Amino acid sequence: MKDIQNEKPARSRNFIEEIIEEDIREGKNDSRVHTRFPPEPNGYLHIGHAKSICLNFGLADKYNGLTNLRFDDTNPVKEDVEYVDSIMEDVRWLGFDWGDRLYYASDYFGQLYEYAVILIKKGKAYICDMPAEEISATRGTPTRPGKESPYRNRTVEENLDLFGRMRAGEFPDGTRVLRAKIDMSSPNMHMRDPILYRILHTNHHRTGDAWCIYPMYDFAHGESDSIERITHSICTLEFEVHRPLYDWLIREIDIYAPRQIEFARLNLSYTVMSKRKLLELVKEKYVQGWDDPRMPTICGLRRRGYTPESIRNFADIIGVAKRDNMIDVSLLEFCIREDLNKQANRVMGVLNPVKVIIDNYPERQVEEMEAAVNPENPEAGTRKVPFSKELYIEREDFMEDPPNKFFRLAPGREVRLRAAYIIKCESVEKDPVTNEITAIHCYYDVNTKSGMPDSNRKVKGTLHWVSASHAVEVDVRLYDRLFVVPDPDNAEEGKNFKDYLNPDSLTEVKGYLEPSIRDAKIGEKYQFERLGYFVVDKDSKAKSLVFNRVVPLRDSWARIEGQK
RNA sequence: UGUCCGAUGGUGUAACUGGCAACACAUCUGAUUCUGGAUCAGAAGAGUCUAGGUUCGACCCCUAGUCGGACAACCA
Repeated sequence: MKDIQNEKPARSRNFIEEIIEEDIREGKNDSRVHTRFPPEPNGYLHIGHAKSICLNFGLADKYNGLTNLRFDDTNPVKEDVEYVDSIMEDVRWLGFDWGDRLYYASDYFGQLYEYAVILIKKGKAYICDMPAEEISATRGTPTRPGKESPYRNRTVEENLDLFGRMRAGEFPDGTRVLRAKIDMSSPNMHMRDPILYRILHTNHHRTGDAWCIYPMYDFAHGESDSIERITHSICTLEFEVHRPLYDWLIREIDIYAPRQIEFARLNLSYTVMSKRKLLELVKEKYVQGWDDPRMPTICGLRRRGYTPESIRNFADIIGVAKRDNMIDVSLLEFCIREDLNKQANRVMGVLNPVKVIIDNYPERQVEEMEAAVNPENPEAGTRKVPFSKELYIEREDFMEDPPNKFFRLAPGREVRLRAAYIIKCESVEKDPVTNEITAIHCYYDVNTKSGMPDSNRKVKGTLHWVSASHAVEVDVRLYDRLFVVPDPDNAEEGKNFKDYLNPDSLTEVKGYLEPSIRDAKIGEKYQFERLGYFVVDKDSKAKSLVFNRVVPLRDSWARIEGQK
């Protein structure tokens, strides 16, 4: 039988998939696909890492392969278990499983040491006694060749002896390094006798004080991939120039060679993505922590109310290529709206209330109105919303002197109250001093209750509302983009990214919600009808709920308004 | 004045590997709607960085430029 789904063209392959498929076709590595996600545990993961995670795990999944999680923990002075834990939590939360393949570069310190010895014995590596500044100074520049170290031609015996004594802890930090002996005049800076090992008398989060010399990333990374028999080492563009070094190392040590493929990292508008800058925002308290809902970190997005599905879908949509890119946040927002529109239960709540009094509604009467929990998902059923004489509606939903495009409440005009009656505005009460509207008087049409025949009457606007005496007061945090410019990394002369922070990225207000919200649990997402999607924040207490706005609904009225 | 990489609508990614450019987001119209949401239908928007060349035919191959990015931590 023909597979009907094949009728519709499959999503075209990205360049990495093409490479992998070619390798499979040619039977490389017995057509095996094995990738890895190799974070350094020195910070929290962000949406850029999510792209890489989805890519690596996604590729393995697509080609029936495997993906390892490996911590590149070769620099104990910067790394910490706090980060290890958060990284694992985030990868898992995103929906990926590394099975029993959790590794650490530090697992390989013994093996790596042996590899170094091999290089020394082959005369391909030597101990250099120059201080850091001198090594740097003799490295040359991209356009000018470097100078050879005076220690470059030590004998194999001497190098072996010195390396052993480095390891034994005989020398203080910074006094000696192991360097590869390649070519000080190579046009590729990374080939100018790169440092392989340095002395660091620092406790390592896993190996404790077993080592006082640690391999450099360039030495550890490719070899770790080799040890794990990774078939395709997917990494970002900046490592492209390192590849010749990795190839050299692998060839000289004579071990299994993975294939490295570089792709362009993700850039998102109106935010920053570098760990250093993110750390700065946290340390200098511009945000409240790594999981501040304004942060592009995975934990920040999670707290903001993003779902793993929406992020995975985002990673899929943006694609993979080699050219530098800047993705518009509106695409991320599209992804979460699309997901939450289908998932989130609806609830009515007013954030900027103004009182509505239904003059012809019986004084003490309360009706339980029936409303769909989620119109996009009939199976979710209905909920009861209490209706009474005094209500709150959104202050912006009323205008005394409206333009004709305004479909909401105004003197003499009719609107529908969602899931309730059609009401007509009769008069307005104002504060004599401030002239602010304090109450709107309306009449309701008894025959227009939802479901009744007369309720089919056409009215232009439908408003959300909440019964004043039944409203549950909650705290609401309205988030906006963290920066006011699309590309804060690209600061003009004399400024830095922090000069572009959005002072209004967080606004805290009270919200008045329908009573059904009382059962809300931390992490649950709701659509506040006509307002946006909100998630219950972990700061919530039993009697005081705190909501984070994930993203507002698309608002074409605001767009019309904005055009003026 | 080095090496490596890249260049397709506003943004991102495609184009069956040479047959006159598609999809998504954003934008705009209209329909529909008890969310100015969602949904549905449609429109506009690039002739593929430039100049040569190969070819019946080039986004795709070649040459030379232009522009952009990465690389000079004992960071990863």
